[in-house]
Amino acid sequence: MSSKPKYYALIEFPYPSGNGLHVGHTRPFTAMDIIARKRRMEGYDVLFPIGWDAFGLPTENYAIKNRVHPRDVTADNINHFREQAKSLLYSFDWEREVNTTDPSYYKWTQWIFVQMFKRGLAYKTKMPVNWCTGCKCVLANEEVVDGVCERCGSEVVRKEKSQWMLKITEYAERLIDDLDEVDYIERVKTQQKNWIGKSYGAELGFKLNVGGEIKVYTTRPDTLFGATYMVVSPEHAVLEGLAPHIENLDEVQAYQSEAAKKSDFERGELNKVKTGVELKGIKAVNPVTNTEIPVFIADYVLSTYGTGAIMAVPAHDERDWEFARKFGLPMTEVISGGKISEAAYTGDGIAVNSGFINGMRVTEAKTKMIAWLTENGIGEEKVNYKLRDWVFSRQRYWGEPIPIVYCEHCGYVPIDESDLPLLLPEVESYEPTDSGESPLASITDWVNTTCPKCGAAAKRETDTMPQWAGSSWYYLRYMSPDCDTALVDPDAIRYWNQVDWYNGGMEHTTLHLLYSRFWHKFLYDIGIVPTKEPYAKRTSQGMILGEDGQKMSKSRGNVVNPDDVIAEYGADTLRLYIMFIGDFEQTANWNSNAVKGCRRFLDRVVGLTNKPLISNSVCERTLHKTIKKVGDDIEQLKFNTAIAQMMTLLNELSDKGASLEDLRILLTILSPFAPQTAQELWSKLGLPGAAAEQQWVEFDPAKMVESEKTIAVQVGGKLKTTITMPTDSDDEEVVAAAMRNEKILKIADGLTLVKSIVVKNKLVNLIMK
RNA sequence: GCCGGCGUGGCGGAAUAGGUAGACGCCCGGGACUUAAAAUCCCGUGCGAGUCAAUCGCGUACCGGUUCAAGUCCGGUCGCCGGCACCA
Repeated sequence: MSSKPKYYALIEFPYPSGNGLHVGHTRPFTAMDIIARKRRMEGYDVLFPIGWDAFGLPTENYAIKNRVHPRDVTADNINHFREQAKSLLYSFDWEREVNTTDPSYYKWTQWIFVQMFKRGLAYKTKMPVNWCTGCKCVLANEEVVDGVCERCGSEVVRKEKSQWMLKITEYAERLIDDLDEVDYIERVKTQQKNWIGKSYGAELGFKLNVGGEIKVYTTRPDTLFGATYMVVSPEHAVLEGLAPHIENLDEVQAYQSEAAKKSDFERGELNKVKTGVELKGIKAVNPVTNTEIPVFIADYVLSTYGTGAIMAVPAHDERDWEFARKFGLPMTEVISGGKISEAAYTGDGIAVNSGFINGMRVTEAKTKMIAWLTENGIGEEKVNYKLRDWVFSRQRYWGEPIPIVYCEHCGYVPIDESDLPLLLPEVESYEPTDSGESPLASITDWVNTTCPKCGAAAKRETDTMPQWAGSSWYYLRYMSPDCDTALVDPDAIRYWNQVDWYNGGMEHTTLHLLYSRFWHKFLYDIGIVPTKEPYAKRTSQGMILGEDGQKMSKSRGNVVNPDDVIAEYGADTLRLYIMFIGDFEQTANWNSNAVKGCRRFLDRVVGLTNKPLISNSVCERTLHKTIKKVGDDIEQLKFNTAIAQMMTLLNELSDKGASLEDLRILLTILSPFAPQTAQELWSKLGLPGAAAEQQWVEFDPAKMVESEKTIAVQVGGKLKTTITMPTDSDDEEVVAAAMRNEKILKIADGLTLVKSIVVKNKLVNLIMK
């Protein structure tokens, strides 16, 4: 370990697809490469690694189609990616490469899973899951976008399956709270908070006329007096027990089976039209009004949120209002301020028709009601989250085998840690099955094993882990990629501590980023890592679209291949252009014409070194301004303006002449952006050492001082002319000089100066009457 | 519907804390070099008037406000992008 201060800069390791690196990758990669290079020049020991997130479906599908082993496809793709990354001159720590499909790597992915299992954070349960009809595989909630698979776009349907789950919900609170400790861009923080979806309210029970009760969760306990009916979700467990009392059981069961066929998305689709069936013969008692209210089943109530049942307050909830209207149910206004005959009123107001909370505002009424429910043993305060546990099993081949066996006597038993890694077995066919079983299930001599606990015959888990498993902890592996006694060497983690700066795509905010924060917190809890959070800082780049403003895709024919750009213009030009293309955080369209401008800039820098040098710099002011601006802008990801400033400097040097020192400095600050050109010219000029190994240059504020300033002269706030004044002239002098100006004299003719405002070294505004 | 972000020339985009709008680049027009073209270099380039000079209007989505001064702040409207969405 070095005695220098450390700096850990991280990019999201790529998935080595068959298409190779695309220009989309070059934006975040180049940005972090510039930062890593600058940090090295600033004297840091920099960790800037790359690896391969190599498990996953596209590779497997390609392997199936072409009858090759995914392992071989992966190796080929990685070789291609590596060559491309090298041709882009990225200064990665190539000796630290990691590969999630390497058994020495996934050994530790499995090890983490075993630790989670041992602590009750991994469990298997039968539940309705998202089944992708294209991938023939279960998806996590986070992977379903608009009702289709985020990866392949196929329809996602609901299927009852027994799945391994990770209790990310147990970390929901900390995943929100600890965002306060990290420097993430705001939109990432809000998106994560929204996804976790914390809400405050109460859970309370409604007694039933047939005995027993139904629990509900509400964020509006203040409206309890207005609860005129109840709704339970069609899948609710309570329905089974109630069945004998339900008079219209046929109708209810028909509704249940109809609802079961719909996916969550389809249910949402029919947003406007509420459906449902009353449970005839069942009545619930509103605990504050003591009146009997009807109970319905309806699919607008989700089984997976809260208790799967609600108290309906039609006067103050839009969905309940619609439902009540359709079914002719009574509404009671309990919060004043709206017109409940026209719409549900969800705003603030004063409690009315509400007994002991009458006259209170919403906030106070909530508190009072929760206190009352608690005193009377009816309910209690409750926090709820939208976040659900992470569906962790996948029914595919190309993933980490889940290291669990099932024993008739002992249940689920993890594989002994000394037996890890549990290797992915060779298999005849990787083809996914419609039955929903992993291809591993067909290898009977692999499936049949013995229980690690009791030695009896047992069966292996045949599902594999999702792609998000290996990527949830890879940043730790880089610290000691060859360590075989721990997932990360204790000395290495003590030195590297955590990632200082992590840049990646917004599309990973609720997937990879959330998952890896969860795993990291778990590793913190079991004493593996010293920090609560994996990444101290997180930034995000905008997307690169095609020339036509559309997302790049083969079918649109608007894909830009970085290899072609490098062949035509060189790697430095590509690096420069992708940074100059626009605001780093905004979406940008590729423009092949504009690439030329960056090449021209580099050519002109070369041209400058061919001209005779002058002995003393005549551009020191711009030079130092540039040093400052480039340094500051890199830190703020404003690469476009940093490059613009270097162009300005070049223009001035071309005009007025450059000294060797001017060129030395220009090449030094240019070298993180365009390392090849910078180094070539560095050598050509006979400068000592390597450009990339220079100290980052400091600007000298004294050299930035101007002796004269151009002062804008306004009359009544409108610019009329400019005057030149010595720097830091007194306000009176500036006004006097402005009034002496020929043009101003003309305007001032017949008027008197009533007021003047001077902004030092910048502007004077004369108010005349 | 809710939560973020954004709206500036022909185009990509600049404008630290309100203070000379349009930096830098692209495209385009003119010129030099060349037999010619490409490349390169020089000049011009927000829009509209103007004896094409001086100069004068108008301009940062739209309407209004605060201010000596608004792209920037405030209120409202419209439009675009991203995320979430029957989450009780």
